[in-house]
Amino acid sequence: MDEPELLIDLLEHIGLLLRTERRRQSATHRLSEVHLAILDYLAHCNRFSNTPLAVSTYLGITKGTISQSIKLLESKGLIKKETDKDDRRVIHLSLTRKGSAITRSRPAANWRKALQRLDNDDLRHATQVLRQLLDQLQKENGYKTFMQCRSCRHLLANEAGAYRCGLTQQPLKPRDLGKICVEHEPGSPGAAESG
Amino acid sequence: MDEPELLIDLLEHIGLLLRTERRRQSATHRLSEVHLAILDYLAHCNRFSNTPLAVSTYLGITKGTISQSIKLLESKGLIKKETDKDDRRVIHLSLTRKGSAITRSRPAANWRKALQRLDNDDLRHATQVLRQLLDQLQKENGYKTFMQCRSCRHLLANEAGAYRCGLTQQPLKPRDLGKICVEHEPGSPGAAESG
DNA sequence: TCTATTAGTTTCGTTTCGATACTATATGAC
DNA sequence: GTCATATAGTATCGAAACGAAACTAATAGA
Repeated sequence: MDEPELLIDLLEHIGLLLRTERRRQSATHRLSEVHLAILDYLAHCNRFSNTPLAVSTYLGITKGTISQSIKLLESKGLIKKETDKDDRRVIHLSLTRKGSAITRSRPAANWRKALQRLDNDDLRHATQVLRQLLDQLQKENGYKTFMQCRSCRHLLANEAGAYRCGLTQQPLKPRDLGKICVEHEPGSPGAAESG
Repeated sequence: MDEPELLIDLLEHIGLLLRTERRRQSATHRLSEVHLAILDYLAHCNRFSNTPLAVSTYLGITKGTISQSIKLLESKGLIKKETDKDDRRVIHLSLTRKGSAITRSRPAANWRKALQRLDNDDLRHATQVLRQLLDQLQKENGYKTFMQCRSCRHLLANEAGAYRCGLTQQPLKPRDLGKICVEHEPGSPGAAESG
């Protein structure tokens, strides 16, 4: 078996384990695995990416289904909706305190422990390679990369060191750079490097 | 955001893309995503691991559900069942020619292409790191590693260069070493290295 | 103003899923 | 041997998740 296929097998398997782990955790909150996935996503995404459409793109399920899940999560008081001020078709989702509490315990402690056992340089390198893989998949397939603003070609910094998004022209705080964005495109022109 | 969490995000996202890609392909065969996942698994696993229980463990869904899926796949002529000769409770599943034809087109061409664009040493290194991650997850969580016999501590070789599994005492052909096994445990004592 | 597009919702029927109870075989104690 | 227990797999049932398609509402562009 060749190396690329081996890597895909590993990615597939680890992906399944992540789902299994999430399923286990979701049971304790009386949620489905997908619902927990939505909460996790909302905890990581920036303010351009917290819409039902972005969620459905990220998770790969249809917007009709997502709409149902969101209704349920809202009824449980885990997320709240807010209409966009500029485009009144758009809805922004955010975690309530209660929803935020659930995501704070993730990723699971045992996964963190397993990662701590690995060499730091190895982790960094593997992360870098997967990032490249995602870039290539974006080029080949048009998949959205959903990565951090930090590595996005739209990220701009002025001479005062303030950041903004070249696409939306919105200002970005330093902490925004670590959030994932539905508009992310690989390559970082004049901006900060990861790390 | 720290490096480990970043890696988990990437693994999560790539796992989702793999599912999305599989879902797209499954539609063309009028199958569900899970059914295609079962076929893929059967194409990769060895003869100790082609049971309904192993499938359900690998995919993380209950055996009752798997039982139904298997019944459906059998009725479509994609897999066939065979009762184990030594333990008549156990059933072995295998792909029919028709089922095998479906898995042969996977992983998808565009994924292969994306991987080819990456540096070979990088791929090898990343593969190695993910393998270690899986080992650690096994230690921490008891997750099954489901890796190739090649890297299993149960693998034995005699002086004639013939392989066998120290757990089942069954002989293993060279091509068996590249198959994934439900009994896999990390660490390779006296046996061949990967590559 | 008219048309096309986009974000999100609703509805409906299908499929999938987990839980539970079940059968059949195997194992181990005695 | 016999009986209890464990294990592999199946059957059944109700809940839910899902995709498809039709729909509403807001926007964009001609």
